[in-house]
Amino acid sequence: MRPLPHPAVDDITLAGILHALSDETRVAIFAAIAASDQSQRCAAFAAVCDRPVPKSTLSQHFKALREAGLIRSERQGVEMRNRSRCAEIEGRFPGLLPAILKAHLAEAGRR
Amino acid sequence: MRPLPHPAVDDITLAGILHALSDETRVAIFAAIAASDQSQRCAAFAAVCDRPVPKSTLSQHFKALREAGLIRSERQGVEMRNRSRCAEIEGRFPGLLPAILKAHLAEAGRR
DNA sequence: TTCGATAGTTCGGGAAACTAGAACTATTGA
DNA sequence: TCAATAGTTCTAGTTTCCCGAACTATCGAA
Repeated sequence: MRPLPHPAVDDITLAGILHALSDETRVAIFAAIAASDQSQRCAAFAAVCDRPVPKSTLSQHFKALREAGLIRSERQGVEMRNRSRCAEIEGRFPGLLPAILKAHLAEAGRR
Repeated sequence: MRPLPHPAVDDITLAGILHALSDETRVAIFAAIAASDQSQRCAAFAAVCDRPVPKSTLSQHFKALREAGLIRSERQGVEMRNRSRCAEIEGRFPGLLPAILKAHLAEAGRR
């Protein structure tokens, strides 16, 4: 399997980021990945956000996050390891992701 | 005409905000409204973002911004005056809108 | 090697959302 | 009452989204 396509930092757009994170499930997944030091496998998020997410849908969500430039995925054996690209994006849109993640936590905390 | 529906501050969601601003045209409109002290009429934005936007589409964009809680619209005579709800949202999601607007400016500045 | 199990991806179709022209409504001024 | 202005709603064509089913890739036995 050829390496998955990831946009260069300069090709990451604000609209792309906001669209990718405008979905409850995806922002929850991204927040979990961003909060972790280690990379995470996709299947670890099958039960985020109350209801269980079918794995085809989950795969699409990861694809959306990847194409928006929010995460970097690479196959490692039988599974896929994902980690956030927060540091890279911070250089391009300083303060953006921290603000969104903070808002997500604030909202999650109210529920 | 009955007053347009606006969500209460507590009903504004992060997903709603990100979705509304994940569109080039809408974020440009919102940035202009947020940057202005006075309220703005809808038709003032018919030519944002290179290509001209049909007025039915423009109306839908304003509806999207309104329902997300980002702007407050009220009829004033024959036209509709729109102003941002940044201050209200700042209380709910501190730093979120400033970060998005800053990113928008940064991106617009590169083009 | 071949088989089985695990982890994701791709395909296909029904549902929901977006775009924009045409028709409609509300308000004001002549 | 009429015309003009400013938005909204209707509608159809297009696109996107969701998720079950089928497919692909990798590893670890037997």
